[in-house]
Amino acid sequence: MARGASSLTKRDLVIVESPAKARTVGRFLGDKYVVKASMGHVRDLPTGALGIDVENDFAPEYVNVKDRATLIAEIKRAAKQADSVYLATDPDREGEAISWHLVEAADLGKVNNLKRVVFHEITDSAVAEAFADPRDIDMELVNAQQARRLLDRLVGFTLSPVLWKKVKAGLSAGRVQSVALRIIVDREREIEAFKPEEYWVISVDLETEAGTRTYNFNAALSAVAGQKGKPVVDNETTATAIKNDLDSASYIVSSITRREVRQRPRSPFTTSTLQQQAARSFRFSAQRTMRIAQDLYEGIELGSSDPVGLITYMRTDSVNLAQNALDEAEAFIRTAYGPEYTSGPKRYKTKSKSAQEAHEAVRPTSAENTPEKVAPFLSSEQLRLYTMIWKRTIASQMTDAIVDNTGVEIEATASNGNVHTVRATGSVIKFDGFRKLYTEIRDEDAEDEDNKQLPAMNEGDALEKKSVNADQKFTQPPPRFTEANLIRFLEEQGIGRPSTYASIVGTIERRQYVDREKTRFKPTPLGTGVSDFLTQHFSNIMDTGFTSGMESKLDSVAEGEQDWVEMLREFFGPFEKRVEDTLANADRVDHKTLVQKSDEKCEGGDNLVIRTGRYGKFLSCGRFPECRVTISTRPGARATGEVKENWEITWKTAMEKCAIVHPEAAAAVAAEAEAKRGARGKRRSANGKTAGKSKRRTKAAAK
DNA sequence: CAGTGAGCGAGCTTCCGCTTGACTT
Repeated sequence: MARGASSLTKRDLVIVESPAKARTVGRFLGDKYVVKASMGHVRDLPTGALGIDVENDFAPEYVNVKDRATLIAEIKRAAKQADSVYLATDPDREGEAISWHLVEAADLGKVNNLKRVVFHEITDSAVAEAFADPRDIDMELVNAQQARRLLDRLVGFTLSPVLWKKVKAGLSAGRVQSVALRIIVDREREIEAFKPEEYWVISVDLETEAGTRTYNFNAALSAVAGQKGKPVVDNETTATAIKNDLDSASYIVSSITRREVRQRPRSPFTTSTLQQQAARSFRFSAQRTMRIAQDLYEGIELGSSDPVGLITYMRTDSVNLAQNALDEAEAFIRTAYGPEYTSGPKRYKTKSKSAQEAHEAVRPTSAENTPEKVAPFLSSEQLRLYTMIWKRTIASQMTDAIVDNTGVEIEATASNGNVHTVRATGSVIKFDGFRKLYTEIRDEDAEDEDNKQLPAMNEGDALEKKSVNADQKFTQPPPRFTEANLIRFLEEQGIGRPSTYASIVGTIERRQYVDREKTRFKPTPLGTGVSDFLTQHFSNIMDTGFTSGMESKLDSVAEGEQDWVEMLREFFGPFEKRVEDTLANADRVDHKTLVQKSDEKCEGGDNLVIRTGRYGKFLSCGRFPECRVTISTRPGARATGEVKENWEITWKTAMEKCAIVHPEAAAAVAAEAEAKRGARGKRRSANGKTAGKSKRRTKAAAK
């Protein structure tokens, strides 16, 4: 290797956040630079304690992140051998803070030429420009990050213990997870309160002749005689009357309207839209999508070459594309599809206000790496995700599709003189534009307007009725959230970040606040209890606007308009009071309301409840400890039909312990409890302290 | 080892956001 060379010539040190980025940037800069990756934050608050001296202006106690000790030492050493050190971490709040922590942790303050450089895209020119224009660390931006970090710690480490005391030990609360939970609980309430309403969908199948052929098409009821506006048909009597009218009616085309509509391509992917679309198209979890994207980002060996990063960074909130990517896409479209499919670069704007836009959109690193070309080197899941990213990126630069929408109003004059209106719509794609390459599955809740063509008709044409359809329907409650829907909602509210979307769900599932029914979230009784408790006592934190309020304050801190310690003080003073008040006055949440009932009943007539122990879920009687029935089959598994052969026997044996039906079982239970109490009492009086220890030992041995 | 387990004796638990490996089961 170039060992001799590096010890002779001094090499400047550059620090970025990710190793893959370090490789690329290293290639651009050449061998006069050594590029290292910080691998995210290197210092943070301690894990086992608050680490904030609230009384002393919220002074934080930072410690080096475990597993980063050798890295920090390496950076220290490399800095000593360098003339200049460039801090090239991401151009956002967290990136600025990482740079500052690096200085503190690796003693970089002593370095003569310490420079902060930022670039928003990893291209040769962007990196060169950044290095030509270095600056100092922006302490106001760092302070905004510290305020964010400390506020999250204060909220999490103060609220969680309130839950331990008032609800159940080991629970957690936080600025992000608790709002996510509340959204799911609120939706469940909406569903429970929903009252379905009846409505009728009425349409007519019509026929017309054009030339030698006959054409059939469908027209929906659009106006009812004597009603204004959209038709309201909410009962069978009205529906039947209209159906009878339409059955006897004659049909004349009264007007035809044509409208040209442009369909715009969708913007390039951000983390959140990528996760949503991968969920819709492939049913990938957010976590799976991110794992695959990480592989594509880090690099794939294409044939005999060195690994090539196929996509840009996958944790981003930006829809922006680098200039060279725009140029390359335009050139590619021109040759592959023809000049009429491009009309110059299309730029998109982020909708979310909290976006920090430190990176580009998720895009292929080269338009030339078509899915066909890279297919032999990718696994099937990699290829699916890559193809979607490639197509959506290229399509985002293609021309709009032009669609001709036709609406035909048809007067239906019934034999009794009633005149209703039915309407047929059709759309014809005149120019496909981006649709030549990419159309995607829409939201499952939205109706899809497919490409229906209507036959040629003229005003005054008489049409023949084939049949009339009247279908009774009921309005549906809003659907439960899927993972993708939840992520979209959180992003819209500015809650959570690209690097955390996939794990938010994991947190509230791990705490057993929510369950999944198929792929949708349903709150557990525990989750509902926690959400209700927090909403009652800490309504400000449980509000979806809490984070956006925090963000605008952080912006003022970053602009130097507000002192970060002052900001924390303003928040924490009233919050702490609220906590003290709640601890002193709030009732403890009744444990009975927190258990999940199953569909099964105990022999004594009480509901069997689902509990979770060290070994997973099990059923037990709701009247524990009085009744000691337990069954170790999972209720979920049983519901899907995966019943053990000997279920009947298992069930019977279990029920013999029912104290309500079997008095001898009750007696045995009582005797056992008495024996235990005696033993425990004896041990306790002999040596109070070892009792607890021995219990822990058995717990460890059981594992 | 058989067939548990279930937060009231003590001490533990907990946050959000940034980023990848890996003592071996």
